[in-house]
Amino acid sequence: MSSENSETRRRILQATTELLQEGHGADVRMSDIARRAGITRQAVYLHFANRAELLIAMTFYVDEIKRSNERLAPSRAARTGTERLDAYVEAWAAYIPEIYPFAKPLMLMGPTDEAARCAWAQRMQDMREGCEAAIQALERDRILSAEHTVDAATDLLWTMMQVENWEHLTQACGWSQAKYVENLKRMVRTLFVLDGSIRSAREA
Amino acid sequence: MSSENSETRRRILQATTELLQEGHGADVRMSDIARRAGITRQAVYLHFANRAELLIAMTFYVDEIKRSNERLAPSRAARTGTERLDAYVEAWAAYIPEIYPFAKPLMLMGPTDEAARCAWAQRMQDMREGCEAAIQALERDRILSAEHTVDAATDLLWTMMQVENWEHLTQACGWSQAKYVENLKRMVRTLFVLDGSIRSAREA
DNA sequence: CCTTCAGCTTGACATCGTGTCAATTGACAT
DNA sequence: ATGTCAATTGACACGATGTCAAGCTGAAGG
Repeated sequence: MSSENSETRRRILQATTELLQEGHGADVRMSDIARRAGITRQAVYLHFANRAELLIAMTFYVDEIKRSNERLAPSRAARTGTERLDAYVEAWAAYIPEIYPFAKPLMLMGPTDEAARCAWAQRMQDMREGCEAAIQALERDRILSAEHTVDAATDLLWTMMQVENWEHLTQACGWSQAKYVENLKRMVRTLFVLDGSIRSAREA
Repeated sequence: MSSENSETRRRILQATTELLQEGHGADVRMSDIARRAGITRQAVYLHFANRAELLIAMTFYVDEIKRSNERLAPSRAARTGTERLDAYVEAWAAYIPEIYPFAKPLMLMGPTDEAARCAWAQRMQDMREGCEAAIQALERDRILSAEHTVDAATDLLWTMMQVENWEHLTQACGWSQAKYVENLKRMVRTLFVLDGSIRSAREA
């Protein structure tokens, strides 16, 4: 349970990411991780209390590697509301496929594990703040569609950007990432930007 | 494994629906069901090969009770494309909360059980046909938004109507069923009906 | 009255993955 | 030498699913 940056702890996290990266989604067992890390299954529990805690720690490990913080920066720099909305949608949409292999196991644990559920919910809540900021930028520019309050628009945008929808479109519907991004951006504009359809038509 | 309509088989299915109705979502074990049905856990396996098969059979049992077939009928009777779209969205949206307690366990089994995954996917595929019919009705009336092909619009509508989105809006966002329906209808119009925003504004 | 048979019970057992524990080893530091 | 720390070994508990063999019971049919 040593919370320090022990070498072994790092090896465990690395092993976990590797296995997930290789596509062994939900069927990554503690024993698999241990074997890959070159230690005993039991030894993993010397560093992580349980599977959920390990997966949560792993997501933070991935955050570092993927420089997650820096990804949403461009959207904060945007001048106009429309630009900000676009940039945010684009940044998040590009981020999903990268983190998906690592996020999925955590999502799958949600129903059975409270800690996992909370950890994922927290991340989604953070993402919601980005949605809210984008919607507020529209409101400030007086171009938020009259049909929605800031709160409702934020919830809708937040919902549309859920990983499950990306999953559904790219897997069940067979869409390419490009098609996903393009359509999501257009939808979001049409829905939330005043005269969004006209604007996007003009620019096209 | 008697596939006939034995009395016991019926009692098992009834017991399952009761337990799910009472809110014991994922933690409905085979032993719980057996106890409620007044038989042994092992006896359940005389009627259903495994948990997945039982849950799948249960959904059909619920279909009968809820008269699922009849629910989408009104939308087929609609004259105009817009009416049809509206009616379909409304019918499905009203249906979700009713079946949710029964559908959820099946959805949860998906990741681990192939049969469960297929059963649920099949139901969603059926639902997609309704989406496609509604979009085609718009196309026939020449009021399908120019921004989408029939296929893309169908996929998007299908995605928006997924149970996961209802779940997110009513649970994570705390929306009422009424708010969900209202917003979904408006979004769908805005996105897919030519000048949908103008039309909805006029009617409001 | 006796047999047969289906449907259920009883009790035991296998499997799989998670999580726990006690005793031990090996290395390194004081 | 002694202590400490990380890891190993081997064993075990649990919870849930699924399986199996043997026994019970009641109703139908000779």
